[in-house]
Amino acid sequence: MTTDPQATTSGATSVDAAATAGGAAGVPAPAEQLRGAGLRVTAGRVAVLEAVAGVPHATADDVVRTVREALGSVSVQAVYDALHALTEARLLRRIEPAGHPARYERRVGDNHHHVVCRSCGVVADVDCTVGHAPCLTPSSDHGFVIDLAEVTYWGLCPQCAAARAS
Amino acid sequence: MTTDPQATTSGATSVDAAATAGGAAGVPAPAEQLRGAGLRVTAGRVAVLEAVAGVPHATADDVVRTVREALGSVSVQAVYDALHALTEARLLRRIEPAGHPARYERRVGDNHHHVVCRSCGVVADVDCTVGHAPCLTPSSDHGFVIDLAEVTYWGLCPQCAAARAS
DNA sequence: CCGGACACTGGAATCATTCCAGAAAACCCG
DNA sequence: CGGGTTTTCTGGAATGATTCCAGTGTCCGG
Repeated sequence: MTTDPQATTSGATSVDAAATAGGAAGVPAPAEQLRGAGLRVTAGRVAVLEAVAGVPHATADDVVRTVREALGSVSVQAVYDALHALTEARLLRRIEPAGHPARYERRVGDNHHHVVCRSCGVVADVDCTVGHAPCLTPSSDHGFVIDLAEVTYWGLCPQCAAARAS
Repeated sequence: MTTDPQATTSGATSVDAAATAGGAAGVPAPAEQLRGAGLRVTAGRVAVLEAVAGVPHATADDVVRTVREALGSVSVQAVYDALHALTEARLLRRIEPAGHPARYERRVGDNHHHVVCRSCGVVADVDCTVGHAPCLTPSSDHGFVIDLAEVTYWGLCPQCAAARAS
């Protein structure tokens, strides 16, 4: 069973279809992105990229499941490997909320932050409207060479808050 | 060789002895704190509290080792249990830097933040001088009920930065 | 000083993630 | 279009921090 279902020639496969359908204006097609980042284009990586695009703040497990639906089968390591490579290449951003498995998102380059639900672990984006990242310059840095300031908001998502209120 | 570096007064059941010796100004004696929080006073808990006081941003493992030096032997679970209870009672604060084991600190109640070294994982405190925690009120909260905003700075500690520069 | 609640022990289990070695692709080159 | 090399994928086992469990021991109110 080495027949490859994703014909290489025709771009009519979900790859480009998603670029139009997924309608993420501005975000180029997966294959393009991979190539542009100097990474090899493999079915797995494309599928991982699409999975993260389709499931906003996907966990590695979400990605594994989504990719399996798309390709039939993938090893867990292939997914971790792809996620790692894509994160390294700045095509994905990794979020690691304490106590919850890591999540990945496609929004990269801007310094936005996240709200994490203490109960179910769901994550949502938060744009830091306070102009120029005020917290980015701590008073005393203890000699540390700081390269990133991340802000995480903790609380309850609408669902969990409602469930708790009743 | 179990010579205690922080020579407490005498062999008197370190519990109360430490209250005087360890005596960090402002912070009440361990036993007092426990009682005040409605927790039972046990040798283990007192030792855990002192361990965290002695090792600024101690990991659970640090605490286990320190407590074993003080008491002779403790089960790992007793330590985790104590850390959990103390954190619950707000006598300790837990810090969980992504990718590194959790750390505990005694500074509670004020909203200060942390710098984490990407290389060795060491943590240092950072007081948010930007007055009134500007990031605390995100623009859109997506309906989340937010109860805490934490800021984490990532970078390299002086040692690791120096090691890398050479 | 007694009893019931709570804490501790030791061992096994969990979960996300990583390591490993071999097989299978993907790309560069002619 | 067909090697050859490099990178990626597979499957299985390992890691490391933390938690679960059942039984035993300890603390503290009366």
